[in-house]
Amino acid sequence: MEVKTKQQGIKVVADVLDIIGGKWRGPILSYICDKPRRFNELKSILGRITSATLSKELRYLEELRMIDRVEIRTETSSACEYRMSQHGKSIKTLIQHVVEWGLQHRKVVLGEGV
Amino acid sequence: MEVKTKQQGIKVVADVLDIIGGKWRGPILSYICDKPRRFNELKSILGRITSATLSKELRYLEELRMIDRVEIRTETSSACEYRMSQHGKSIKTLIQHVVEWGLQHRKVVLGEGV
DNA sequence: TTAACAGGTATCTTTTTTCATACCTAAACA
DNA sequence: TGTTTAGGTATGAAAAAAGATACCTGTTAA
Repeated sequence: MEVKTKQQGIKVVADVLDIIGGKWRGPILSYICDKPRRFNELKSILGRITSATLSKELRYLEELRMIDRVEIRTETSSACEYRMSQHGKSIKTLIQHVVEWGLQHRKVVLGEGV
Repeated sequence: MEVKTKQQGIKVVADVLDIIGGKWRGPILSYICDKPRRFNELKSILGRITSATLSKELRYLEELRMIDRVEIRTETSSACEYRMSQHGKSIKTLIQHVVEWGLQHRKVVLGEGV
């Protein structure tokens, strides 16, 4: 599969933005990329997100096959963790590119005057 | 400047998503990246965008120093073009990374079943 | 002098996202 | 047996983004 038309390229960009865009998906993925996270852990790192929103976003990322919801059972506790899926891990490099460009952008747009 | 904390990295990601995210900014940048474009040209390629929205998005991208609004005067006409700024051009590589990852993603998430 | 085109602005409505608040369930604990 | 912890759901309000529609301004073209 390859980019055949400009129009198709645009649609691919839209696909990706649907995954990492919005107010919370980028941050959620970044944190889970870092290491597996529990629901309440994410909730407290993200700060102002509500349970309802976090729950919805996690289910959506799972549906997109970016993350896995893994139930963890020991003798004394049952919990669950969210982890990057096999495929999801591949977005880490892209996020790194985003961060690198973002830092350049800050230099240019903010750096000169600040 | 470098990424010092996870928190800072997240903010950089949010900065970048503010530029290429949303319904229209990614597509608008992609088209202008390709070559300089006129207002009505963009409007017709983008399809369902309204003048008000296009105008607002272009002004915002200009404010972010991603694009330049260039007035073009010849003897017979006066028009204007939107072009990538010097800095804006640097996002082309990032958009290419996005497209590349997006194509992989399609293979994994859609490709197996479609 | 009037119409047409390019490049918009102004208002208001609709849709989509996010938030606030309250509540629920199962397991472990004391 | 009652409370705490983890991981949520339900409902409605508020805010943000996008759209529809009408209108404005300065050329050029007939």
